[in-house]
Amino acid sequence: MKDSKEQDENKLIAARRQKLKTLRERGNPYPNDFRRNALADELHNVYGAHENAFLDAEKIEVSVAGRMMVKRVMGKASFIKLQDRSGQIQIRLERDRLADGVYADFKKWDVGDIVGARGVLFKTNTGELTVRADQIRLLTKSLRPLPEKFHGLADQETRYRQRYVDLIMNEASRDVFRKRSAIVQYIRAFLDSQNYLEVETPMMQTIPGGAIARPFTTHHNALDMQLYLRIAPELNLKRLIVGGFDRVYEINRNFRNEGVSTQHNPEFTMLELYRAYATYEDLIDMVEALLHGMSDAILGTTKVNYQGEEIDFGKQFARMTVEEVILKYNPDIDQARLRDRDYLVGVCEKLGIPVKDSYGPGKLQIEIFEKTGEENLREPTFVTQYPIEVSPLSRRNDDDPFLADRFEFFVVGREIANGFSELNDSEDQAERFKAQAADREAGDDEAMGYDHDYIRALEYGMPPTAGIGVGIDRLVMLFTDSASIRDVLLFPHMRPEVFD
RNA sequence: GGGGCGUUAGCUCAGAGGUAGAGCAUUCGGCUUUUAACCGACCGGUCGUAGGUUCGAUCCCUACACGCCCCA
Repeated sequence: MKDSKEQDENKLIAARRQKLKTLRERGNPYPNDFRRNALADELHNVYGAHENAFLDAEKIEVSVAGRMMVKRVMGKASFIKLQDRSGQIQIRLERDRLADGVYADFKKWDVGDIVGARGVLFKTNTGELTVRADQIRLLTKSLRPLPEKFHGLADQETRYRQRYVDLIMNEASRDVFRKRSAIVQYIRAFLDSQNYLEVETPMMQTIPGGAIARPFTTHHNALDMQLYLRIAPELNLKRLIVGGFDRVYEINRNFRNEGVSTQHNPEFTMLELYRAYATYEDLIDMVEALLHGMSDAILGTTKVNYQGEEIDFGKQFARMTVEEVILKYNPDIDQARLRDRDYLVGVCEKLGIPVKDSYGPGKLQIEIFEKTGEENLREPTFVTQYPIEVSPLSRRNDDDPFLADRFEFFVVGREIANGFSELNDSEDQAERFKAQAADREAGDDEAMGYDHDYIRALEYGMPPTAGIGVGIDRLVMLFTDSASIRDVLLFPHMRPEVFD
């Protein structure tokens, strides 16, 4: 049984399939011996400013190839436009310049087909640089019609599910992913120039650690064991610090078994970086320098427009403590009782924040901070002095044992980075793992498990170290003015499509 | 998990309780400098799925699916 959709589709595709069949009868319809020697943008850049007097004299012969995006037939001559990775270039076809029968064949080609052309550059009456074709070949037959040329592909769902069509049709989308690549390249160059070693650590772990999150589970058949997809590479990277690679980073995927939203995808990309003989304050300076240079290099300005807000990555970023943020956005809170659990429980109840018995004052502070402060941190802001209670891997502050030597970095109300001086006291770390393990026993499936090997590693001695994680997807969102994380992921997570 | 909005031709979108429209694309004809080419003709749909109300539903109601947005 064919449903109507399939029949309709067949009407459009069947004609193209028939054309393909004809091509098959004449030989291999998928030749791979055409070679181009120019890209569209190169031609525009090098010859775009020249007039026909020059072009006619020079007889610049080029071979170009790409997807036919425009086809305008005017009797015995036509214009088409080929799109390659760099842009589009127009081709003029004249029946009498081409070998016998080629022009008649061309008339049957479809928008969307992959075409190679060879000819000499000239400019049309309206000044558009164009290749006058002496040879032209169909290189790949396209069986599916492209979206309409003017409006392009607008349907969000199709753009995400069939990213290839989105990329064919939408320059803005191509630009997002070029920028994403440029951002990652910039970060690598920045870190490589500071002698960081790029490493890759396991995605599959036996004990998920390094973050507070629910993991995905999987199973290794041959070893018959449960494995977790990593929620963070943190513990492995610090093992490398113990090993003597005292500046390391990894840019790779993490997996967290959480909901999907405009800010969250189950798998996302993090930069994690560790640097021995440094504190979190050194990393604050590094983040500032990185973003300053990156905005300038990627966008040509340090002033970034994000969804109508202007963010300045050029000036010194604001710095506030967690308690300062809480007090600023909750002016009626009693500063003297900010670490008083009973008082904070009362505040939470007033704010409608559900409180669990296990929450200490540090956790309650963070709940209040997240509920009332976070979204107000629009300008780039480093928030420091996080409670030790919510920082199980951070070094305790020397002067104030309530606090960890930790910061998070916020822009437009979103957490972009999280960094701290690392806890390298193996006995303290063992105690904190025990506390996490107890929470886990008590049913908190986000709490970390006790990682004996990690303790063993610390017992060999990890130099004083600072580390940071930076959410690459969120950074790319900022730099590409993207409202949803799906817009910066080539293949965002979607519910499975139904094919019937 | 809760709420709101959406789903109509390949694509972009109108539409209304009485068997559905436009533009582009497709198909055919014309046209040797087009620019969303143009001119002419034709073709194109179980209006997301399943129920219900109704003489009659694509439109109203319910559930479900998928998507988008907001909230937890």
